[in-house]
Amino acid sequence: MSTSFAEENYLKIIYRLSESNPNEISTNEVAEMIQTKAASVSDMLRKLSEKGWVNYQKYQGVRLTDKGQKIALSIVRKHRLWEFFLVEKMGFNWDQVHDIAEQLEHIESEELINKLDEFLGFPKVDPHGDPIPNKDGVIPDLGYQLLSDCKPNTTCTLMGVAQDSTVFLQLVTKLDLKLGSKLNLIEINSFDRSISVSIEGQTPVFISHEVAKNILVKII
Amino acid sequence: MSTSFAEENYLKIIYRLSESNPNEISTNEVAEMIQTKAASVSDMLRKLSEKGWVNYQKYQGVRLTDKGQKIALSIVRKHRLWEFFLVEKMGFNWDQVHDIAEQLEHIESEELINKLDEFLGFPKVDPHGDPIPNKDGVIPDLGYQLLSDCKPNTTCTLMGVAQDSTVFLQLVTKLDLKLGSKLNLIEINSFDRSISVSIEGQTPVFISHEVAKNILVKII
DNA sequence: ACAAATTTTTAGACTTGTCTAAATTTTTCT
DNA sequence: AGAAAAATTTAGACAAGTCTAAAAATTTGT
Ligand SMILES: [Mn+2]
Ligand SMILES: [Mn+2]
Ligand SMILES: [Mn+2]
Ligand SMILES: [Mn+2]
Repeated sequence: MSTSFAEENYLKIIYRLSESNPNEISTNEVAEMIQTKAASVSDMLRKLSEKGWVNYQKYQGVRLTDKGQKIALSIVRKHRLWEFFLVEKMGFNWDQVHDIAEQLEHIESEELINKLDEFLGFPKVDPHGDPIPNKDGVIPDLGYQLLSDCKPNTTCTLMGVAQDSTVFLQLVTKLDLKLGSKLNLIEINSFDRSISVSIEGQTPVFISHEVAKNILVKII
Repeated sequence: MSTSFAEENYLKIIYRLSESNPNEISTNEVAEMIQTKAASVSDMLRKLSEKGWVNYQKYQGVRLTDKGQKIALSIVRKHRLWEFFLVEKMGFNWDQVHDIAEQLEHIESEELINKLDEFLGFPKVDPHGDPIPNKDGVIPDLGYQLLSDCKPNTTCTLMGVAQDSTVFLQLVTKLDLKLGSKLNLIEINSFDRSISVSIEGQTPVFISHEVAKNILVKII
């Protein structure tokens, strides 16, 4: 069965929300992520359910079925491979590629995406450190954790970001954070949950909790 | 003003039809090319006209305005650059790329297409010999003519094809015709307008008028 | 010139996906 | 438990783009 752009976007969003929430996803969460009204989401969830791509009980939230998960993973795979292509081959910066990839992820050609994967050298992660599902939908487990979940006195390496929006990535860049940066978490300031971090041994800077919970690190 | 996929497809088709017909394009011609009903075309022409992209008088056919032509050329540019990319970088055959390019031509990013152009080395023609408009919409005039318009005893080189459909290209390949083939037009058979052609000096073969009028050649 | 054939347009319906406003269900709070 | 608040669904409308059937305009043929 073929999928419309709208359906693909819903499945992808439900998948992304499920990554950080093992339970049912609520209508409102989807609405906020997809930038639409809850009424529209209710309607679409009913349709996705009829197609067998989600399990959905009125008022009880939604979950992907195996079929739905498979579709979602193929969209995520395309999105991340195209982002890698845009940065590595087209020379874009990491904060410029998400919106273009939002369009490219809907191009329908299994053969193209596999050839692209090969052309790019089968990359494991996209320019934001997010894992790229392989042809069979298997995602390499990278074992990263959120900077906001680390304890004081932790040393870690910045491995990725949990958001690709231009505003967020430009702020991260302004803070002089990049993939591979060595971070030393000095302390967590209880007042606002901001954290003091030394980047590459420099004098510590403040990073808001909002930012920290979108930074993926590997503890050394 | 932004353009929908449907609008872009209409503008592109009107442009393509105008290439071989300097007069107004009829509703039915558009309908046949775009695989839709004449009623739908009428409706869309009215809308395109309101947006200032075509000149359209009821019952009198349609023409692109300068604005419309500019949009059409940008779609054609994207289509042909992506086709080149698919053949040269992804390793597809020339008969496999048209349908994928039909999707890719709607990706909206001026910056991407210019970077792609550069990445590909500013190609002048696509894999089917069709000229690629440059950034400013200027098309190199290649001075090709249709094989069906040649006189007997002409020697020429196959420079392109006037159609990208898979069925057509596979037939052309089966006939052992490729870009660059040296052709010697022996005679035109008046009964069915088929032509006898020697390819690369081989024993002559028959080529139907239908095929010949989709083959672009340069006379030597 | 004028009837017949052909082309084109209009009218009305349908699908997808969205919205607002109102109704319903669930959750929270006393 | 029961009221109030919050979340969710339903109802009805709308826009884009398509379709069929019918009407209107144009072209063709004698
Ligand atoms: Mn992204
Ligand atoms: Mn990404
Ligand atoms: Mn093509
Ligand atoms: Mn082509």
